[in-house]
Amino acid sequence: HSGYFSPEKCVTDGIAHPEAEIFSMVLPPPNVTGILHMGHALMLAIEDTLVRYHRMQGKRVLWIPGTDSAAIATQNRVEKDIQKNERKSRHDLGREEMLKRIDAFVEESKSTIIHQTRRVGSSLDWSRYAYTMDDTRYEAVMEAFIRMHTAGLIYRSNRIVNWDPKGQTTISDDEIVYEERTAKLYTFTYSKDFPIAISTTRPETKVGDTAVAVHPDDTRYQHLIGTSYDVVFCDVPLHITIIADESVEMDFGTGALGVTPAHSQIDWAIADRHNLPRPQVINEYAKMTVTGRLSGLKVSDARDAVATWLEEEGLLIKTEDITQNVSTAERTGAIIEPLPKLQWWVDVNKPFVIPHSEIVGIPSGSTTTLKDIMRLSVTEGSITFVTDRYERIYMDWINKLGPWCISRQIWFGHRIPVWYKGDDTKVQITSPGEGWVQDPDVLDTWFSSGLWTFSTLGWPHNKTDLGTYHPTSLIETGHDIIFFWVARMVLMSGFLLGQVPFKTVYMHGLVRDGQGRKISKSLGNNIDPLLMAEKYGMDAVRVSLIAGTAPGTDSRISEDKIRGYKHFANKLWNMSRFVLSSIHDMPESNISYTESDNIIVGELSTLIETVEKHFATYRIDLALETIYQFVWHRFADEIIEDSKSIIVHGDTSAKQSRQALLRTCLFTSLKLLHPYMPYVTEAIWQHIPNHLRRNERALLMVSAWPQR
RNA sequence: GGGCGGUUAGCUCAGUUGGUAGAGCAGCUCGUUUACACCGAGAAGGUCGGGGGUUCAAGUCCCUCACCGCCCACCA
Repeated sequence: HSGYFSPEKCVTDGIAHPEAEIFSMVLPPPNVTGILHMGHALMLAIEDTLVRYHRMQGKRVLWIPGTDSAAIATQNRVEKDIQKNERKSRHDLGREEMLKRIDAFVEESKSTIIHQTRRVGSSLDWSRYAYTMDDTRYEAVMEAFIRMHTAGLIYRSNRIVNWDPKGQTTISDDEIVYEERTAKLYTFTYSKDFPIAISTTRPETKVGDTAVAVHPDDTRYQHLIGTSYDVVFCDVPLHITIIADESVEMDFGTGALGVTPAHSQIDWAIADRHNLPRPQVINEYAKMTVTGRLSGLKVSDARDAVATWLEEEGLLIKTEDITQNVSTAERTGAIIEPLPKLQWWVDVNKPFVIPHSEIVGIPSGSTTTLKDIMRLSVTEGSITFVTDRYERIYMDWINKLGPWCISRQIWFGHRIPVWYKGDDTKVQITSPGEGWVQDPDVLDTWFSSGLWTFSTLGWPHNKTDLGTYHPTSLIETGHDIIFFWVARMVLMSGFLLGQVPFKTVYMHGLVRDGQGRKISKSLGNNIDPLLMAEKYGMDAVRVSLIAGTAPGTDSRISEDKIRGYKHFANKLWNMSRFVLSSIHDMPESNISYTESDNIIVGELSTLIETVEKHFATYRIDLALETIYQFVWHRFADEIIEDSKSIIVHGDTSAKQSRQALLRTCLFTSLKLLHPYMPYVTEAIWQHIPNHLRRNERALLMVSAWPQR
């Protein structure tokens, strides 16, 4: 192992100049518990190609590897295993034991993904390997939380969560299964003299209503907007105000919406806009908490009870059957109950003074907001997107951005460093003492991921690497995590360092199967990159992923395509063998080219220039196509073919010129292809006898990029 | 419902500021005592999704329609 994946080693050995330009990048950390799929392979192929290109350019290149704890996914996985094998829930095990089990699982499975990542040929600096939950990253996360809290940007407030009454837990959107069911839509009024009828599939929640919302343009209800009514609904006294809100559909039902702030996400949002009270009427066990006839009933029983009551009172106007999507919990099958719960938030709109900033448009010492950091980093040009389209998507999202909920009701993750004792609250890492209880929640996994570009460089303690390699040159990642990850990195880096996390954003698309379908377990259309590598070689896999794949667009992979590029690797091997045998007796001294050979040297020059131009715009697919075209159809089909007679029948000067040309063409081809096909090109390079290799370096990987 | 992509050769995709349509793969014909059959030579194949507009000139710019796909919000 050469150690040249480390930029310091390259400097020590004279491969990179100590003052050489930096090219730095972090690997989007794959899930510790995952196995390598084509999406990873694409990411690694693109990134490794870029990294190798820049390394050969003589830059100081750093590419940092790591793995991600993927909190929810990992905890889920382990919980499912335990449920299956031991028939126990996490509550049966308890927090401490559960975390031990998860850590053990992570420890066992992480070597798989690490090993597989290396296998792709990734020239990552493994001496800097990081895990989102290791000690250094833990310190970074705690530091970040405390600093943001101190700056007043983190606060605690209620939010409607997806509550699973059976599992007694909050669940993420990913764990929701939508089931289509028929439901009854009831249309009724709250009382005899209430002026507007409303429709709902959940009449039991109406005891929590505080308003009726109509569309501001709805002529039927214009005159009622702003009025309010006191009614007694199913023994519960309600105060209902008629409000106007744009979100109401005039055409649905009666065009009027009964607003239940505490038990519906949209209604919560309406309550936000209109400052409505938000009484909770359903508890964690999905039972009614009101007094009167509904007291203590399960929601399903309460629904029937309300329907009966409406009928008895003569308030029910009609019932109809509709189909609707019911949210159920993936694991327990229970119907999700939306409930308000205290959560931690990051306020993206609150002004604060940024002490130090290198971001264009945000001077040090100025007052700014996190949203402005995210916005100006891009609009003022500190960050460039390779594909314009993603810049627009990013900006649209930023402009509509609300507070970021950072607490998660799971156990695996960075636990929130907040302690409670009675009404007292303290924000610190360790327990303040006897009787203090830590917040049970953990942080959103993207909170720690947001720190990734600098937590991997040793922040907040070791600042040496930080000064050298941050901001990183490039982030290359899937377009599906532009909001989750890319935007959060900009936020975190901007707030904590006053820097952008990266200068350029390259987003790749989804890898689909040969028919353009998403790769999924249920379709069984997975193409295993490592299996393909065994059959056709890793270079063929890498090239088939990059060829014909423009940045940001989805691509297709098929075994046929991979096989095709195996042919190319084979062709390259054969060409090299032939060229080396044709030039074994060439003179050591420099010779002068014949006129016709000199023209070909010029072609090479143009080729190199074209490749560099494409790399500069991240069109590595086009660069590859150009090289492929030259190597196969110009170099092999024409130049080598013509050489056969020149070397046998030509005069000495023609022969020697041609031999020198073949050597140059071969070396250039190998160098240009090395970033894409590191295995074959390096293997061929090792077959070149020393007298032919002359003053070139022993490893192609660190050889100098060809001169134009 | 809101937004964004895509539609170019049989298949997968390029096509930079408008200037005579490109590549790979597949297919077809021919060739090869050979660096490589995981090969070579050659030919064929497209009214650039439909319609309209701007222009001397449109795959490219504008409008419109159709179909496919993705993202966000989801229907009380």
